[in-house]
Amino acid sequence: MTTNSQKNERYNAREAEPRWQKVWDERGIFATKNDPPSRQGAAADRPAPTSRSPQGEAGKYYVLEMFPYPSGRIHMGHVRNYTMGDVVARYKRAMGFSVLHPMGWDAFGMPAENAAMDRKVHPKAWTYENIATMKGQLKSMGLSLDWAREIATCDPAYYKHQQKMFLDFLKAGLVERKQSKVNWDPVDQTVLANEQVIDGRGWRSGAVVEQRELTQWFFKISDYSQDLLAALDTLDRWPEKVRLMQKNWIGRSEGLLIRFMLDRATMPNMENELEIFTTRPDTLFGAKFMGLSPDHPLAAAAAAKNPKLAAFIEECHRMGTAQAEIDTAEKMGFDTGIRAVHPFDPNWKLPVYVANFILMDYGTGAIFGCPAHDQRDLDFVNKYGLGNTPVVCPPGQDPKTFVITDVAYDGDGTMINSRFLDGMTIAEAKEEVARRLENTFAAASTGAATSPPPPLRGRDREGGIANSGLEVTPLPNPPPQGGREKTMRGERITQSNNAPVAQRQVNYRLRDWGISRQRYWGCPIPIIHCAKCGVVPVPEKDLPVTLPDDVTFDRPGNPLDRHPTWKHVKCPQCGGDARRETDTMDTFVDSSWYFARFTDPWIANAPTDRKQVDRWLPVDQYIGGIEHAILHLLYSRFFTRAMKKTGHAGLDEPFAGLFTQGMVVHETYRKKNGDWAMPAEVKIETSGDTRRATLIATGEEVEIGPIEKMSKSKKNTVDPDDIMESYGADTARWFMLSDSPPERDVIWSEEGVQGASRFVQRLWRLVGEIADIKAPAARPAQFGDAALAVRKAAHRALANVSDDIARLRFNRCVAHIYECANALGEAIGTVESAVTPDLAWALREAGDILVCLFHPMMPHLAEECWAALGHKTLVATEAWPQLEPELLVESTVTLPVQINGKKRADVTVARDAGKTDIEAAVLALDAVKRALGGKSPKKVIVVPQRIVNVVA
RNA sequence: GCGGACGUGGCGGAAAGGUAGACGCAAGGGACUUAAAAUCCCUUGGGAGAAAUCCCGUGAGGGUUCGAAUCCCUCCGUCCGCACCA
Repeated sequence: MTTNSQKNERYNAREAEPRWQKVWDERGIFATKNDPPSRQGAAADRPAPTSRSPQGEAGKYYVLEMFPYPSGRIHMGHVRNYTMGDVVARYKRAMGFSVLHPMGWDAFGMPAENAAMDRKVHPKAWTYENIATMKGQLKSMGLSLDWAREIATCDPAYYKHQQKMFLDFLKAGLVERKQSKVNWDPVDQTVLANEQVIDGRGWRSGAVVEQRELTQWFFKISDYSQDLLAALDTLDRWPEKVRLMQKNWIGRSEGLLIRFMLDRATMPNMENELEIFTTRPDTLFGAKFMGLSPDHPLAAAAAAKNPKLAAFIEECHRMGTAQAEIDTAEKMGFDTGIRAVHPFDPNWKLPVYVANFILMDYGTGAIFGCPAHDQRDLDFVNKYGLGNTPVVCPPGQDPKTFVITDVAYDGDGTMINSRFLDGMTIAEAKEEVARRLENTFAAASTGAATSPPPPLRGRDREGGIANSGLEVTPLPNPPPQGGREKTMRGERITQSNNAPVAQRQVNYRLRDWGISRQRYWGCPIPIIHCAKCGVVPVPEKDLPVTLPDDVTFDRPGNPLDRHPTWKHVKCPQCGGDARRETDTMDTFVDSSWYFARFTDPWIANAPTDRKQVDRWLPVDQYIGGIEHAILHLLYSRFFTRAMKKTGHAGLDEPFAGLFTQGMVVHETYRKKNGDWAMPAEVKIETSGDTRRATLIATGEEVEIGPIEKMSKSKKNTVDPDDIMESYGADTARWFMLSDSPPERDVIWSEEGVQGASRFVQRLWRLVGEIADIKAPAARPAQFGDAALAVRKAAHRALANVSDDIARLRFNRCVAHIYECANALGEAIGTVESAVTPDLAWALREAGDILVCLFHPMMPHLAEECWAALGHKTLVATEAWPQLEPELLVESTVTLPVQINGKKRADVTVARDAGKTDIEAAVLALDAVKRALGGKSPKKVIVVPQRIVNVVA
């Protein structure tokens, strides 16, 4: 391909790209073997071992992009995501790392079933067709992926192991079956995720969603709440934003669990106490009422004797779960007639209300209301006339005159109106209340608290229920209705069954992960239900439990459930008639461990080969969208811990480095009739500052709308295939990395693509010109100024690009490559006819460096250029160029000179000039003399290598 | 409501507290061409000036500093996450 006429030929990406893809493929250079690194596949066609950093020598590097859902075709978001990963993979390979860069398919999920319903295709057929299409598209992008490790999560060879781990987790106590409230779509007869409920209706059916109690399988992620939270601090290569989002999601709060005795005369049944959780025990003397969730057992007990209360609770249940309704819902309550006794004052009785704003599944489902310092409580008392007493006085306010009317005060301050707490800070008061109450033991239901307490530590844990010996009826444990069990989600700091009035408790917002889905296209849960033996795990020898192929989608509901034979099996324990679990797993389970499977996707008898998992994990660089900041990434962190506990992995954190890339956005175009037009249908004309868009077909003018995320609904999508067809993959890849910082959104524009395409051609011409230069084989002993300038430009670019790739600042890499190309172009432009040998050598060296630098971004063009420069190797297996740091060091340095902080001149001094020399040189400058007007400066600040500032 | 991020030319964006606007796009002018495309050269934050040069400029207003796009305070705006979480 080395020709002298290259400068007249355009680079033909359409011809070159498949050709190089074939070469890479045939030589298998991106296949990563699980052998010792010195036997890496790529070693074969590498030049002699003189190579500067043979592959694999630097250790392992696992780069992974979030694998795609096979929805049909790749979109520009994929192009951006996978280009970034590929740049890292190719760079690390060149740096001598043994790189693992695999790809697979997140292949289970609802769209396949929807397609089955809409178009009568089998989900499996639909999925595998999509995989074939998308794989072809990814291959045409020239990604350096190890396709030998390809996995699809819908393959029984994959989900078999997932079922095995489910059973292992079950044995390890990490799986639980329990009742839970779910969003139920009565038309589609399935559970909907919260995101699938839009304005209280199913997103697909439009039916009003019901709340149903279903028995479901849960992964006990909440066992790891504290660990998942604490370990966030160790993830120093994660975006701060993602860590914060996870922290908020886990939602740790420290507080006090307080038992309020109930006034016996008002108790509906035999209950004698009400347990509440609070983070503000300091405000206990501001209490005005107690609040119960409508789902609270005590509310139910009271409702049994009060039809009006029962009706109120019923109304609360009818209230939608839709966000909009919750936002606007008025605080409503109903007095149960029950009275609770203040823990510090037996004569102080508080009314117990059922209130619509109290959640059953946080804390204990009950609160005490302190209206002065909580807006919700204030709204509530203002409606029911319960009044408020401020107990925290803001700094600078007079406690005598400080009142609360409509706005609760939740800031800092000094305790007031609070008896023994008065004068304390909030923190002191919290501590004092906790200290007193955890050393107080509950008395009779009439209210008196007794003391003194026995010593806290070392007490008998079998001590029984609270206030034994007094006239109380112990609360059954566990309680009859689901509520109380949920209070146990928190971790009690003080363990005691001897029941002090209060215990310190840490609560988490994080709920256990419900994984049951009433769907066909998912991983079957390997469980058998037997009337005699109960819940029986499928024996390991019977795995995988595979999905039946003969299913129908003509009716709503779960096809597995109505399959004539699939669910009917014999109980593995007693041999009697039994039935399979027909729920399948949430597809987030599939994606919670695929990164571990990639380390050895071939092993048939276990999910992972510990040797390989230990060698490759953690993923060194994970790249994907911010939309997975919480669920996928949190589930994977949990799953990795669970795999460690069950012996399938050896670490806690799967992703050492995480990068979240921005979206691809595009202008929108709207026709006169309100319909959207696709970018491909529109022609843009620019004259001066105005742009107008017309339909190519009809000439109709269309309105140019705001720039938005590419979406089918707004039709502002650009098909990657079209771009690769007309410009080539390299142009698309280059544009994706240009301009916008990778974590921000990138605006796809026709002009931008054309700019990228022009640069592809420019590089091709530039390399052609360099290839035409005859250079000496041996490195010259001396370099003239022109040659030195070229070498400096190339090595500066090398240093900058290396640094910026390592930090994933691809837009800056692009800029540095432009600079380098500009510098080389200029240098060549000045020589044309007579090139001295040193300059010729320098230009050839710079050409080689330049090609290596853009290879990770534009690999096909780089191969073509590499060959044109006369190399017989592949640039894809070439080592990263060796930097000569002395070329970055100038013998003189030009410092900007400021006068009173404003730049007024430059001064050029020797690089190692001392401060006094620099000062003298600066004061000799005309501009400085002029500014000083003969006076001497007040001060001269010299920052070595940086700047000089003269204070006049 | 709570938490967070961001705000720089016509546009995307560069700037370890140290020359604001790198690099690209767009625009304008010119060269080549019969012409177009492609390519190459020049100009391009605002203002004053023939020029040297000077003044103003990083959402607004204060502050710290020899020096602030960058740090601190107040405000405005945009975006994101969570949300009757007690």
